[in-house]
Amino acid sequence: MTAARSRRTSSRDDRLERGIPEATIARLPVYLRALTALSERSVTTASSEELASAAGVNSAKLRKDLSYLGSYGTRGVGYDVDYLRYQIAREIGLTQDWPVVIVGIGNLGHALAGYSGFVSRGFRVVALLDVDPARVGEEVAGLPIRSYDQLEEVVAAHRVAIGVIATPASAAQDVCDRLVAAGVTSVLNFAPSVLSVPAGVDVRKVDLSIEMQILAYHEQRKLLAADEALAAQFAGSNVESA
Amino acid sequence: MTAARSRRTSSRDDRLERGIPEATIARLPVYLRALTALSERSVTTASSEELASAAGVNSAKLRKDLSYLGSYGTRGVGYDVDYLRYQIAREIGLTQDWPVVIVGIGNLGHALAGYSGFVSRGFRVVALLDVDPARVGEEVAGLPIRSYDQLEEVVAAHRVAIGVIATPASAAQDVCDRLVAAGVTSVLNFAPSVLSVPAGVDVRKVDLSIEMQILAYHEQRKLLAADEALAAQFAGSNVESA
DNA sequence: TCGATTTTGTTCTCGCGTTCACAAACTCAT
DNA sequence: ATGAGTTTGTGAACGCGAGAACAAAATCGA
Repeated sequence: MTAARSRRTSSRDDRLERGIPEATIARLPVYLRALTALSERSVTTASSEELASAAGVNSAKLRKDLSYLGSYGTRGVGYDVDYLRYQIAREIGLTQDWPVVIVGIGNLGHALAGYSGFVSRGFRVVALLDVDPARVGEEVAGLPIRSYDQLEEVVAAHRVAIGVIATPASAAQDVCDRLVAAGVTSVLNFAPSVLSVPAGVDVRKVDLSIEMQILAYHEQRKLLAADEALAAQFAGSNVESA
Repeated sequence: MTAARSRRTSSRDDRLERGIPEATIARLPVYLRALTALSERSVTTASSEELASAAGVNSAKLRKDLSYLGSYGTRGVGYDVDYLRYQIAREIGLTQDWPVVIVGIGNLGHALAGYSGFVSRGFRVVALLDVDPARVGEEVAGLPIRSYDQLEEVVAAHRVAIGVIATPASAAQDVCDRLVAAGVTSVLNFAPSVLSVPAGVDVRKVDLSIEMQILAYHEQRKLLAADEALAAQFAGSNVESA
């Protein structure tokens, strides 16, 4: 049996064991979204070219990414939209239900609690926690805000593996420590701070202002380039500047 | 003069002309934040090691990143916190004021409008726009919600270069087109859709649910690994499984 | 059945980014 | 002034990911 498997050049099992490149993982959700959109438009089959353009990447990259999951396409035809969609969802783990807690129900926490993109992808917000006693009891997106003290209780009761931190930076590390101690092994951090966690715990950071700053940099370069073009124009009609 | 410059191995000018690697640009805001934190704790000097740990990267990478900006450290000593902070801010373009419009004032737009991380970094929200007539006039974070129809007017009046899209996916491309037509050259897109823009316009995307999905993938792998470990235990006390 | 056509899956090459390792440059104590 | 100790800035090696290009596999018409 092992011999029969090893005779083939590269089985799906081989790839899964080796693990899928991070860069590919990061794009799978994008493909998933594109496939969902196609499915909603009753498209049953799509070529790598069509899919790639819907996802905003080039087709070679898309094919390579999909090849890490296995051989789900048909040469000469393309990919079955619903089938591929299911396979990607399964690969990412979206075919199961992920209970999630959100800590820090300020403006951002509020927005996250009501974000439809979570629910529609197998994420289930099981609790909203906040330190502010004045807010406890208030209902947000159909869920009551509960006390920060109940963190351990909630995590244990729902077997929460993923925690979302939407507190100010000053509280983030404390919240993170408590989440991890309670059993959370993945943290999505919206607070602008660097979290330190023990090995085996994943942290991903989303920083709203960093992206903006990156845009500012490029914007500044555009202004600079425009200035230089203008300066060159003047220099041309003059002696070379000292 | 040109000869004198070319004699030196690599001047700051050379690097700026070549441009700074994207990966480095993306980290500069993180360094900036770390420096600000240090400055607030009245730390005047920091080594690459200290800075790196505060920023959550390794020190070699940090030194190389900073070297793209110029030679702002002192060997044997480290970096002057405030000086370096200013240099990075200037490099990114945060020493100037960037007017910004936010389109789509739902939960997320609301959170963005009130996000302190923008204001404190030279971004100034000059207008909030929404299509819903019922919401127009409502005040959010000290600014009135204005009609979507006023988009062109607002962009022109404030010379807005950066637009933020926080609408549902279905509206995003339309909003983007209008922003670009009105003169915006950088777009920060929070809607889960792929935007197409003419050359010269920068788009960055922030997708709240993608990060969550990446966590789910890793979380699933952890479960899988645990299962396998368990299975191996059983297999050991038994005949090798078929 | 066979050839033409389409489209996938994969190999190969190239470039970018990360990391190591060290020389250069600075401080400080003596 | 000099040597010991630090810490930066950078050259070089390495590994990963992107993209081009092609072989393999499927469909379809004759």
